[in-house]
Amino acid sequence: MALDERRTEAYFALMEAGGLLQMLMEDQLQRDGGLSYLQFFLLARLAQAPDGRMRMTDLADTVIHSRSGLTYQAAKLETAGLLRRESSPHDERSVTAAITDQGRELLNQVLPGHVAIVEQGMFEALDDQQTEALADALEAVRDRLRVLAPSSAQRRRNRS
Amino acid sequence: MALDERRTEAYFALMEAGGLLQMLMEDQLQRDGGLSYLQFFLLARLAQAPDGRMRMTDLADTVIHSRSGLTYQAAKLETAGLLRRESSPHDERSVTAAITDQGRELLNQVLPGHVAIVEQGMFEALDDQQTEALADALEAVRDRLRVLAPSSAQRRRNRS
DNA sequence: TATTGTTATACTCTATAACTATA
DNA sequence: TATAGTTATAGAGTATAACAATA
Repeated sequence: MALDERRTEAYFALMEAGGLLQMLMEDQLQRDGGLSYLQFFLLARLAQAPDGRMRMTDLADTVIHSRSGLTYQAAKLETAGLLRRESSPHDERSVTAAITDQGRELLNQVLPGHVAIVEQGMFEALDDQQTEALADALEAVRDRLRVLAPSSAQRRRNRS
Repeated sequence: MALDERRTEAYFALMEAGGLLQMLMEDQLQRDGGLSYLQFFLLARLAQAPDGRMRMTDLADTVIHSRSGLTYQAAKLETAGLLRRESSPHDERSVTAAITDQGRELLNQVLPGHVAIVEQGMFEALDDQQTEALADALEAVRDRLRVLAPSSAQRRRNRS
């Protein structure tokens, strides 16, 4: 088979697998914690950040959303008590989002079901060697895409 | 590193890569043809089906959307002249969606830019061996997920 | 002047349930 | 009774542009 064809297949397999996984997760997260996938991802991203906090703009970049979209979601999560927004001491323009204890609790509550789907859906079909190869390749692709994707600030500038 | 950790990394890399790729594609498709990613995917799926036609329900399953959502998108694509809906001769309940010549034209117009992003974003970072390994693993994962994901008919039944 | 975050607004999309028609 | 597709409706989420405040 031509390599071109193999690449096309890999591309469509990536997109379909990502979409299917997200659909399954959307159900699971709603059931186990009343979260959308985006909200889960935001909390998970904060939880793994140093001290559980990140600047709003940096958070917007990792999630690939407009700033206004992030403001909307952050407001919902703040109302639910899952994160707090604090003004930064160094730069008074910026706002820092911090995950709360309650946010971490909900994350822990939701995580076992999440991991179960990952195990059943992704890795039951792969042996250890394939898992390593998949992880290596996907990380390389992700890193490459991060470079290509414009930041939220760039996207804003491009409009004017 | 523990395998568990490696799996978690692979999972998040998959989701982030898929999201980034979709964002880049959304821009490209809008620019080159005024299509959303979903609309592109629907047309592409039809184009590769035998005779360029599929039953609505089957189409809904491949794109993982509710039937009403597909009706909405199909109506838009039909208005734009990119697909046609015809009643099936065998089963008069079902409707067959068929891509039009104009739809195929638009697909061809949009495809070069699409392929360019796939090449630059995904495969520039991988050698041939990695590409094969990635395709193998992703296809195995996708096939496994297809089994786990409920069909549109199942989802409808689950509600009642 | 540029950047950060918010807000107002308008729009797209999605899902649910109810409905029609056919099997 | 079950399935296929549509429709009405209502809600969630998104992006754009305009805004205020700080750098």
